[in-house]
Amino acid sequence: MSKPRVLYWFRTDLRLHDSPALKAALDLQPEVLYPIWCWDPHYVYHARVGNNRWQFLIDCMNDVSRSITNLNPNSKLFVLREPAVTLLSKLFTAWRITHIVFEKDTDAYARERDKQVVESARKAGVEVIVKSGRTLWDSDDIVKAHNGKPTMSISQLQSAGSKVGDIALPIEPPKSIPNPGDTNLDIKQERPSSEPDINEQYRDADEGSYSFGIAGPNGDYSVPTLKELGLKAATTPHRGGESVVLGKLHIILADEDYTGTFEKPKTSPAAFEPQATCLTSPYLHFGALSCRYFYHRIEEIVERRRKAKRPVSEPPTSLTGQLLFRDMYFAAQAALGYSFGQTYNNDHCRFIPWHLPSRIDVSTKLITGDYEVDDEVKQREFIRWREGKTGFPWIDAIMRQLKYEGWIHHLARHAVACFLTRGGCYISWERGAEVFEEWLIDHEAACNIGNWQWLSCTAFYSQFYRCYSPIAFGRKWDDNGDFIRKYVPELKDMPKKYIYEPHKAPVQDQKKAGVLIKGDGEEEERDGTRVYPKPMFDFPTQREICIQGMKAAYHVGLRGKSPQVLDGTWKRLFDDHAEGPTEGGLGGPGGMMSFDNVDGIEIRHRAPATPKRGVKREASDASPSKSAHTRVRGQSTLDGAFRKKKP
DNA sequence: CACTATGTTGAGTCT
DNA sequence: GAGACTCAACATAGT
Repeated sequence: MSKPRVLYWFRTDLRLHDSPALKAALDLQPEVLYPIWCWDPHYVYHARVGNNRWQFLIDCMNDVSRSITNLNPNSKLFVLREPAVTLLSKLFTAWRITHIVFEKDTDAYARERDKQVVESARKAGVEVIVKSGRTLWDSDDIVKAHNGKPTMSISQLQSAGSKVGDIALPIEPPKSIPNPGDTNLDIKQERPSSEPDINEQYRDADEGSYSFGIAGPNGDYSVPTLKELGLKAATTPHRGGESVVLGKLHIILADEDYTGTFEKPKTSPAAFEPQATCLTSPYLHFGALSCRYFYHRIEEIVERRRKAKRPVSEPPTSLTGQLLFRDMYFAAQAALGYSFGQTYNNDHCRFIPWHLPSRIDVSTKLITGDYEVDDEVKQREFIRWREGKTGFPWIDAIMRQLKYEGWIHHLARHAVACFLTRGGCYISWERGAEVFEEWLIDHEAACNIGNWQWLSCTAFYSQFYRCYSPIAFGRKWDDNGDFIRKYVPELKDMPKKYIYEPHKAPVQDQKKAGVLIKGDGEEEERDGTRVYPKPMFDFPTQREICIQGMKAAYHVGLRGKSPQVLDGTWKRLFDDHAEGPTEGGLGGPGGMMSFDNVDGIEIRHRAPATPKRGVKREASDASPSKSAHTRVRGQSTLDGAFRKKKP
């Protein structure tokens, strides 16, 4: 009997250490093994991927390719410029493949893609081997152990995990890699549609993912460069790769006090050079670091310290606790699929009438990636938040660090996420999640979505009255404002007294510091002096509006699958003057104002385009035209209900 | 059913 | 400067 001819399909498992899938491939004792990467249009065109994350991915691919070559000079990572769903069936024949092996991916999109690949393998008589390796436990096992429901708290995850069993011990990296077979290919390349290409903004030349043919510009299946892809140079200082992270980890683990007593809430979001946390998240995302390897290396140290009666930290705040949260979000996503990423049609999300709501395709019940501008003021606030020009230096420093470096501390993510949603702008968490998706080098769909739901008090968390101040929270960690001085350099000479609130500095202090505090962020310089904007709103006022809005939304108590959310009648339950696009009695699906964007769906209603801004917020002077809407509750009823249940 | 304790990561005031 | 307490208040698990 002839020996197996194996395709090892690398995806987000760009490592050789502790890879159950790679071990399974090598255990077949193949005659030939092709380590391949298929160029996926989802990543190139459809998902939001900034050039910093591209660079990090390319680093990881180059690193794993070098590691393969170190084990076998004839082999490397073969990058094929065609989507897996069209390429693989042709490859099965051309390279006489008997087995395809890959690591399980529970992301909603990846499940769809992999289902098609498995089907094409079945048709070709190719055996498929899929191994879980991305999480501590197989996320589908966790869901099963949790009765098919998403894990919504760390204790639920821990209890489900204990039912599934022990976290697998790490697997040694291979000592050798078989030869690849003949790599000549005489097949027709199918190029995917580039529509919609939402990453066009990152290119300054023609996109070259597919234009050089399957084997790339040199015909050698090389890892592409940013230049080949037409992408602008990355600005992040963080470099990817398995060997990079294993080196970093060696240093982290050598500090046993740090590793053994790590408590996430006590690490500073304002620390830079070095950062207060390990910065392992992007490596975990691309699979350059195995979470189980990381987990057991930490546990070794913690166990040793326990025996020696030295202090140790415990989940959820400890380092292993961070990995448990990651598994919690993965399992929640595994249970819910695409709907995990949106409020609409997701019963685990509370419905809150945020500004800038996502557009929804009623035929698929999915968000479209576009959104509705219910209020131009809110749109401007969103852009200013995104670009780091809110006039709140702490927020702006974080957003600029995110944009240029692609990584920000976990608590910094809290600060800006709270500010955009429930603790400042009252803008949809889905807008914020999209920006993070685009800019983070460690973007992990499950974790990003879950954390945005958490911070916006949409799911996982509900204590909306615990609100981060854009002034006090930063000051607690960094009184001198060194973090702001680095990332908002126009404020670098601002006196400490005013660094968090520069608009309060007298004009002579501003001049002395070489910066003028004025305007809305449009103007960057005047007469040779740098300009930094005034705050875009009064924070205490806006905080109060948000908390009242959250109270009202919680009291109404709708969820993403409530009939009123699905059909747009949710507006009847909200006062017209409640925060968000709440006017009228019938809106579009989800939080939308109108219902006119879906092909083939009858236009049932179009909300009045009256902007609410400028309308007095007192409920009593509602105009007669507005009171024509049928409302289940008036503001007075709601106010009564807000009082404490107990007198 | 009522009640209590707890939940990785708030802010402000007082001691 | 660290720690206790209060502010107003949500959801859930457990008793």
